[in-house]
Amino acid sequence: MDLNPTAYVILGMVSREPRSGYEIKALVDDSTRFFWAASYGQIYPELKRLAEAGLVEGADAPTGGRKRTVYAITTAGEQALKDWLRQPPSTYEMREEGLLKLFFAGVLPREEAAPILASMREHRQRTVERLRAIEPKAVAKADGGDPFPLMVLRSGIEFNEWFAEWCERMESQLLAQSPKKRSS
Amino acid sequence: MDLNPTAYVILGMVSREPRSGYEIKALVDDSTRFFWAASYGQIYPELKRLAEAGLVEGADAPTGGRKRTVYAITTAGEQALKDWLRQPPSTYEMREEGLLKLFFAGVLPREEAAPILASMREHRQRTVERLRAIEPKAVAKADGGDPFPLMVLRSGIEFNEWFAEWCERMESQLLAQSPKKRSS
DNA sequence: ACAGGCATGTAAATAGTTACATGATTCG
DNA sequence: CGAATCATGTAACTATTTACATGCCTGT
Repeated sequence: MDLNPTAYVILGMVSREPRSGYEIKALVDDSTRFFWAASYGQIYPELKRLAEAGLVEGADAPTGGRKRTVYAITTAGEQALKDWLRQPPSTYEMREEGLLKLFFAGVLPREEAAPILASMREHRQRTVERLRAIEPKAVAKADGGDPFPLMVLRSGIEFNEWFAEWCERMESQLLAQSPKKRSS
Repeated sequence: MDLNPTAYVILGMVSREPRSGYEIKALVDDSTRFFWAASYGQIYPELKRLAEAGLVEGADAPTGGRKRTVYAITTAGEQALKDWLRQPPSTYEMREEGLLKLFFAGVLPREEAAPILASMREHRQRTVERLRAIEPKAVAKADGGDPFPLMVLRSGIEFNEWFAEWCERMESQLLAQSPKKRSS
């Protein structure tokens, strides 16, 4: 029973209470998205596979007259989720186009390197703001007993703050070395 | 002319001097790998496509009797690389299985959450060591004129140090809340 | 002679995104 | 009534990894 990592996101998301594919997507989008995304194209087929494997169970749960299926985790599913949680994590990936551009910035004239860092910094600052906007909801949920989503959210905030600060530091370093306009 | 991001890694890697696919892979593996990886399965086909598009040019450069093709960037390729460097970066991805596990750690008994953080911390500490081992080479190259690869390498070191420290902090926080063994 | 590194490539599988199609319901 | 949101799904595409195949060269 080899599950892909996205399957575990789904198992985790239905582990507290039954959810529809649509709800799972929405949950992912305002929580794990920052370190583990999932699209409809993955969620719906995966829910079917998990149901076939007996790890989740679907049940009709229409909202008014609107058709809707919610999936609940089964005992086997819970076991699979726990087994996975007990394994040391093995996927650590980062794709940062900004760092890639910075890596090659030597091919540009000197004064064009700082703007790369500026874009990166702005992006990180915007991310911090978005995460902070989510924080109150996470605090409320943490008071309800589960502190981990909030802990993870705060790691995101701290990370993005650290990164923004790093960009700023490198920016000033570059600007100190070569002033905006070299007098000719 | 729409290039995928991996194409730019290749363009960047051949922008200083002509390189073979094998060399590009080796370079990526000890530099950009940490934020932008590439496998042979991408590099060789992509080199062909770039050659067809006129952005690089292949030339036979056997080592002794061993067949070998090195690719040099063309004027058009250099232009494409610079144009790309001038666009604000748009890909920012992270896949951290550890954070995902931590996010769902509430389904485990309390005492099983800290080990997740411990694995994460150890991984980050190992990464710091690997990056530090590369640092002297990068310093030497930076003295040769291009400071950016070193700057990027150091961002990796700092990031991993920050992350390891964060894990440590959260670990003690958890252990303070619930001592290893609750006396019964 | 053999191991390890140099060198090039492909096939198959896996992952993941994007865009599209469809249709109901709710709210202003 | 129209827009937004709820809801489910698929097809096509893009990206990426892994494993395999092949073979030469160098150093021990």
